[in-house]
Amino acid sequence: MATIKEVSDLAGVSQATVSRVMNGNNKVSAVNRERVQAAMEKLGYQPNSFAQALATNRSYSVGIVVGTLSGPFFGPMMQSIETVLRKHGQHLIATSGDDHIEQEREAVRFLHSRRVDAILLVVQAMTDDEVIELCKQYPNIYVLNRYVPELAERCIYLNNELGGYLATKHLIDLGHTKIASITGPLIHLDARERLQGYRNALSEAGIEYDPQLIVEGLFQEDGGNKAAAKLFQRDVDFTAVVCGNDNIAISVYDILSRTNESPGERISVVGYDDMFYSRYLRPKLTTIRFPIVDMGIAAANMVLNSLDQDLTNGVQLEPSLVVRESTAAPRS
Amino acid sequence: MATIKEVSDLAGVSQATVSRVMNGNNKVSAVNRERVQAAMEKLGYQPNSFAQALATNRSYSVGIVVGTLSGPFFGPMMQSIETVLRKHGQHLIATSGDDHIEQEREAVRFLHSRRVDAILLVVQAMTDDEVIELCKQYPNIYVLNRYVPELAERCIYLNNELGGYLATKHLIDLGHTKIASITGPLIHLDARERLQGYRNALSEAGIEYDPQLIVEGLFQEDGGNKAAAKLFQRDVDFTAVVCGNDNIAISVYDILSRTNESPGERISVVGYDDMFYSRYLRPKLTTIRFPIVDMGIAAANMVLNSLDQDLTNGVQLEPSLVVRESTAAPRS
DNA sequence: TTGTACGCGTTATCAG
DNA sequence: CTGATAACGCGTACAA
Repeated sequence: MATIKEVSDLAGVSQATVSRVMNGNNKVSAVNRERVQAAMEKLGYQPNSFAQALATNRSYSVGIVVGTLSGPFFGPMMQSIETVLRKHGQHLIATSGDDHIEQEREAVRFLHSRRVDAILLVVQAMTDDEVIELCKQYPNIYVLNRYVPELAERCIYLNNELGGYLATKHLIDLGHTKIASITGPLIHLDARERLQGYRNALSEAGIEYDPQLIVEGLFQEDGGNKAAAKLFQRDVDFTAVVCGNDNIAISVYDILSRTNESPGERISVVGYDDMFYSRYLRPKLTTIRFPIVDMGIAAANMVLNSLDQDLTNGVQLEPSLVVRESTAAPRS
Repeated sequence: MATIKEVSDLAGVSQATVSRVMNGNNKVSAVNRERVQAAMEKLGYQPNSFAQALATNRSYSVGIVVGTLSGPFFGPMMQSIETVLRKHGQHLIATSGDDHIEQEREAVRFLHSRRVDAILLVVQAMTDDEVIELCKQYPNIYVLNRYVPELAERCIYLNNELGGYLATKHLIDLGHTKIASITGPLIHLDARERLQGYRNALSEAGIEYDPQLIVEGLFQEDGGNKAAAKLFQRDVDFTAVVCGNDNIAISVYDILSRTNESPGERISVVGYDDMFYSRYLRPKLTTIRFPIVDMGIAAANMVLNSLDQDLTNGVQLEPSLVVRESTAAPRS
């Protein structure tokens, strides 16, 4: 591996000049610039990023800690983050907290010892307070897919309320009035906001909110199944279900299939997130699109900006309705 | 950020002693060791990994370049790689080639300039020759999910032939004799091997191979759809389909649904890969399980081993059959 | 067992 | 515009 010294020797200039050429410093004569470039080319020179990092105290890398790397959510997000970052000479170091608080903390420490320029946090296991604490301890932490009021300017999050509203409004527009909702775990702000959007749409249409029509889905793998079952066992009448996410919608699909029914017939179903596998569902799922890729891009840009001028602003992204086949006008 | 010097000052010893304590060197008196540890604790000392890397010429990080970070495949794989690696103090730097050869090459260069200890290659866009060339150029490259004969000892790959065999054998055992197959793109070795497994099973059962029953699926998003359509338009009789992957199986699901049929009735369907979303298909897909997580673990261990003693051996993993609902005995 | 001092490959300051 | 030279933080022979 060639070093800057070998390049400077070959080019017959000082290391300083080589360094200047690398960093696009203008104050180098054209002759020397070309000599240096030729030498670099010949030696296949690649600057040692550790030496650079040591000298500049910047690592040109950003760390991301996610709850879990698997699952359909993080792939696309990391993809877009990495693409933007790399275009600007930054690298992405990926760590996973395995959805355990302690491991998430440890991941942050780890990244910090790697002197990353910034840390992206995409975690659920920690409480808001713990996130806040972490942000105090280490600078340049950004929070994705989560809104922490005290950290508003470092959060990139979805307007979940709007999504809940859009989903419900769509059903109302189709003529539904008896609309149930299976929410995600309500200890998560997202889930509460989505529910609030549902309520907003109802109230806007003058439809009364009925707690009987609400069920809370829990965390576990089959949390959605249990919640959906509960709803259908209740003695309430409804013609549509707004789901807290696509997985819950799948649970509803399953329940309907047991009676040989299909979503969009007696019961309309709306999902939330538009996970890529949702298109494999039949009938195709009407759902709320979560702009995952945009969120990644926004995060990457926020990091990039904060490295120059250290002002940042939180970013709120907007979900949108994707109408497919699982919703239709109620049968009269 | 505290440095080794501040620690040594506080502890009243030399930097060398602090360094020794960090690196578990025995030749430090118990007294000093404790003093140093106390000082480190008090200062919240974290070694600067760049300085370490510069001094030792080792980075304690491994890079991975994947064709694309999105898609259901890489999440679980990276998850397992990262978990193993981190346990051994190594970090994972993730880069994506966006399925373009040039970007994949560039990613390798990038990682190399980061002085990663090893590079994991999970790419499809490059040809074997290009991969070989790269391995010559840079040492410590490992190839995942791909078998390159010349690079056998650095490959971690699946026994695809066995998978094809298992899928087909399962159908034969159920009583099928007219078994079609929609393969993946046959320029990929995987696809050819899977097809070969299909042939082996047929021949073992004394069933003649009929080219009319074979269709090649292509790359594009709808490649599977087109291939499936082609098969069903042909004037051939069959009661089961072995698919080159789960996506192709989904295409078959779709075609059957157009005539209000369901897999496992007139036509049985077997997938390949057992992508996690396959469980959301209804009826649930019978498929070949690809041990993604194991592959990640094997890769991480291979890297770890090669860093100590630089001997490595290729690893072949075995797929297994997962019987669910999309296969049944043929109707008589 | 401990400390001194040099080297790792860059950047950046300061004279020239 | 260019070249010495001092950091940057740590590991490690070598000497004590």
